[in-house]
Amino acid sequence: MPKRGYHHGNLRQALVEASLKLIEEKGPTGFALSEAAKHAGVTPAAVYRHFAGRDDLIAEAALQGYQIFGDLMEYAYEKGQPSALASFEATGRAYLAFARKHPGHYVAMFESGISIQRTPELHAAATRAMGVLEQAAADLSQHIPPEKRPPPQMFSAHIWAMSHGVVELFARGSPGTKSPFPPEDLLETGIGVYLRGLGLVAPDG
Amino acid sequence: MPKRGYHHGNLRQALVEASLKLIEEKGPTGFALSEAAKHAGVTPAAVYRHFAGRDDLIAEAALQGYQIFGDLMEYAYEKGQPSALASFEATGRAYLAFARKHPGHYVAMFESGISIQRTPELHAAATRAMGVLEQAAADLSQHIPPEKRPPPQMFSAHIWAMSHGVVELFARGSPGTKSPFPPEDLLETGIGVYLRGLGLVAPDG
DNA sequence: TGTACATCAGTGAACGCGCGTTCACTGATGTAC
DNA sequence: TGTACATCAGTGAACGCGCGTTCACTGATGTAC
Repeated sequence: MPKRGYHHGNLRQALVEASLKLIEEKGPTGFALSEAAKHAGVTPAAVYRHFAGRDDLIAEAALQGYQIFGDLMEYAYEKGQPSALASFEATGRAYLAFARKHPGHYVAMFESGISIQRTPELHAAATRAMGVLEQAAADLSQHIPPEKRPPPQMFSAHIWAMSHGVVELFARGSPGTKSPFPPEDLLETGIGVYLRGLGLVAPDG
Repeated sequence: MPKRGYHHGNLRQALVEASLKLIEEKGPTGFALSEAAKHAGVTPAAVYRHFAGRDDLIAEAALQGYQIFGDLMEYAYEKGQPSALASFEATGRAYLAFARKHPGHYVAMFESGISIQRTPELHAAATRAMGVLEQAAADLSQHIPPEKRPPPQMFSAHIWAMSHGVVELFARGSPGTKSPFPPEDLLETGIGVYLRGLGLVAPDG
């Protein structure tokens, strides 16, 4: 940690990382710019050399989150290829894995109230990430007879909703909400049942 | 509105209602006790005649939410009887309907960080409400052959997760997240697909 | 019906706190000569 | 290799703000006689 000296060296990224940790611990609104500065070993005013303000700092954390998330989703998608089903399942799993591994990013992205329209860069990163899930859904919908095929955005929305719900309700220290099942199992079986409902996996238990 | 005079008349409930409105507008952390007091036409200090403090006020809002929610769920359940399927679907729909009709309560309950264990009263109200969904799931699981029957808590958790996800992502002013489908449709079809996956509704599109 | 008094809901001023943000500054670094 | 200087990252003190909470108080209400 080359943090000594008057100049920090890599303060910008150090601030983002301190923020992520704080956002993870205290939620998006419990997060304070001053505290992030303190964690980085620096005066609050120093933050303004690198960010326009508090919101800008959160937005950067969210942006980095969407980038990591997009990479993970793409990786999962490709790993499942050429099977549309395997790709789809893998992206669903990647969603939860991301939320667990990068809780600070997750909160900055989905609970901080930061608008995705804030910057073109943020918008692009978010669109790319969600696009992978939609692509996986579109691939998969090819295997459903056209006349009973629901719009692919619809079931990507379903999977997204279920994943998000599992994360929010069962994978984090939510208001006393405990489930007797690990979130991973919950999501895995939930998606399984759902895909069976679409006629995409074998109908046996 | 009999709000004139030195004494308010029904300040306690007026404060809860002002809080609900503010929580709905500004989120659980944007909410300020002082502002709720102002909306009720009263000094911040007056709040302490009725509540122990800020958190206590939020907890009361959440409690009333769980009570309304529980009533709605019970009503939906009973309305669907004697069909286990109709009851189950109705409770799922009631979840979304509640979130839309009582956004302040919803946020106080699920996003404020208030612990359900805070008071026995709150715990009881929450348990009753969620118990209806679990009951509906248990009824429904009777119709699945025992050897391939998943635990009822599991699919009540699935439905809860999907409902919650739909609400959070598509039914409220979330970060630029718009879906081309109304949340009601999204949830309705999502649950439909899911139930088909359990072999509980006819497998045609 | 009228007066004295207890109750207690709401007042208003004050507090300490942490926040985001600003500003003129200082001192470390790297470059030009 | 050594000196002068421009750059600019970080300082530290200060600001105004709104917050939750406290306190001694005041004045409306309802009850006892």
